[in-house]
Amino acid sequence: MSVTMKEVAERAEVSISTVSNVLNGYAHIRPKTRARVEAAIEELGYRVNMPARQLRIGRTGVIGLALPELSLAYWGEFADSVMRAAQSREIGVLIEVTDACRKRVLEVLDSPYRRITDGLLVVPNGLEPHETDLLDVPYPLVVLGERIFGAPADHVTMANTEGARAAVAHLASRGCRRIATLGAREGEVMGSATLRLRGYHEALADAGLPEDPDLVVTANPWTRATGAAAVRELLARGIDVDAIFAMNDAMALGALHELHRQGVEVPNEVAVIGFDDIGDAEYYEPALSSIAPGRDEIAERAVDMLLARIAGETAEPRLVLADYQVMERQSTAVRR
Amino acid sequence: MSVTMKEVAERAEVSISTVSNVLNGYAHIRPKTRARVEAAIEELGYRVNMPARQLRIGRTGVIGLALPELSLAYWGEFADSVMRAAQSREIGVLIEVTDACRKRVLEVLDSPYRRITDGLLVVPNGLEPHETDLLDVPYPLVVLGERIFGAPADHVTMANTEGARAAVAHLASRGCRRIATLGAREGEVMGSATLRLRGYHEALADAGLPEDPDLVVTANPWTRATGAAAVRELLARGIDVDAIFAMNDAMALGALHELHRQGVEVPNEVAVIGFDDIGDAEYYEPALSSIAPGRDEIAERAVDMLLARIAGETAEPRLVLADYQVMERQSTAVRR
DNA sequence: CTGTTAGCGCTTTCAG
DNA sequence: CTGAAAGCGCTAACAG
Repeated sequence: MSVTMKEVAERAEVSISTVSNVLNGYAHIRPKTRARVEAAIEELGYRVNMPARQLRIGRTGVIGLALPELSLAYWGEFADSVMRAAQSREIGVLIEVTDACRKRVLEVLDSPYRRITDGLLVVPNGLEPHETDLLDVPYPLVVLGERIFGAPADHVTMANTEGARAAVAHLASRGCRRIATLGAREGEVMGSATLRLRGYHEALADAGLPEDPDLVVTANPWTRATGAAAVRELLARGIDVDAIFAMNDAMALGALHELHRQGVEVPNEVAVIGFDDIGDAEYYEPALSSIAPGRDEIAERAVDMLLARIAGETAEPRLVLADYQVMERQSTAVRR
Repeated sequence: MSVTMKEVAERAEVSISTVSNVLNGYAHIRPKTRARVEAAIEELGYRVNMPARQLRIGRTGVIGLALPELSLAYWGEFADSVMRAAQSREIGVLIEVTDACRKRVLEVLDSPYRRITDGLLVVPNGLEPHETDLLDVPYPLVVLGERIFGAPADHVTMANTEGARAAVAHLASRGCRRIATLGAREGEVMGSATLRLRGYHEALADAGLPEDPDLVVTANPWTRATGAAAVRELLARGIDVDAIFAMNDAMALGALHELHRQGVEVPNEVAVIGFDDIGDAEYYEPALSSIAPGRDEIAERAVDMLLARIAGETAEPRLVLADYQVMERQSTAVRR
């Protein structure tokens, strides 16, 4: 068994509580005593027993992060941002992946690990938007990602509609008039797809471009493969297109790939813009324009809000909307 | 405060230990008693208090995973594999990122979180190969990644040398004769760079190709940016090259990008192969050939070995070498 | 088959 | 300024 506080206390010839006080930075301790204790800790290589402390304190210093998967670039990068935000605040992160599947999300919300995390950051993809009551849990929770109206929890989200609108406006400003979008989802009510699609429609209206249902292509999930398939469908049906707004960068990569395979030149024949601004985007061929959704900002705000709740803050649930930015690259550098 | 076992016991009109027995699947319990207890648990929405159980049991059911970063595709995918392996064995994963920096690795090895994890999976990038004694820790440990000779712990690694050798052999078999490699590191002794470089040299010898120091390009860290820079250097110095073996896919992507920017045609003028076989590889332009290092196998073996150690297994430290596979794609489909 | 009991290692009043 | 003592919620002998 490993070293306990009792042994440290014996070695330093003080009481257990004094050791505890030293460890927790209690102010009024004679320097000599403190030094003796610290020496003993050092010599014995003592580390606090977290479970014991937790049992006492009721806190673990660890938060949970539940997201769809780590193997998709955006989530990997997002998790990285969260890790760094957490690390700088000296808290640990227990990650669980849900595959954006309802069942797994429910499991995670109700998992025994919730007892060893002080709170949870959850990306509820897989839940229906009306299921807000499922998010009414007995522990601090911050919801990330698509907007769930009336969720009984803090919510940090990206500017889905506004970003999408800016992306499409950017295409329109480059002279594109037949702008397709990839990633619509049937039946979805208030998820990212719906919000981004709304931005798409708004931008068309702003630019005075006509709507055409043929230009709205369904894709689910949002992967390289479905992006490529969507383009394949568009081309197979002979639909006139001069630009594509893919609702995420993975689909955009699939689209670029398929366009190239079919000999369609990007950006001059078809311009392409994505959403997420993953790190790879500027290295694609051609470099992919995208919407940067403020990943670090989202991660930091989310962690801070969660910590505030854990610390006992009881204000009304808040909604934070991160800033977005249009990243213009070669894939939309149209010359006509 | 949340529901305790005591309350469940009172409600079910049994003793605390009976509740505990039910929860832990103790065999000899009268069905009626069990039913009463389960009903009480259900009604009260009881969940075990993990810290308390841990304090008693000495185990947490959580393992740590320390790796350089999550935002690089390979690590994101690898973490995903570990998560899934862990999930199917009903254990949690606490991730920490080290930035492949010595200081952070040491912190992680000695962090208080080690008390809430039953063991650690560590990618020790950042440590020098002679520092094996730093890995002599008082908890179950499995080392991942480059080979550290004589490490006092189990070790799961990919076939660095063999994979690199196969990659270069593949290029040679396509008729390439001036094969450059990107990612050498000065001063490194036994890391992935050294091992992959060794495979490169072996393959040249096998193919009867002459060595040329100009063809070995340094790059550190292994990112898109350094890959691009390495190619820039190669071209700027006017070095005759007809193929590139990038020591990972991130550098390969950077290389593809830079080659394209400079109007060099891949694969016909210069063939390119990477290492890692990340999910994006087949969507790059052109689709990137690569070495698949057996990611899932590594993750599963590592988790299993760690769990065995946690369960008290005391055999000599073992070394597991995962299988690799050459993934041939367009970027090496040379026609000459 | 079920209950009693003794801690696991730590923090936190409360005395001294 | 330091120590004694009372648990946090749970499990694991051991009795009954």
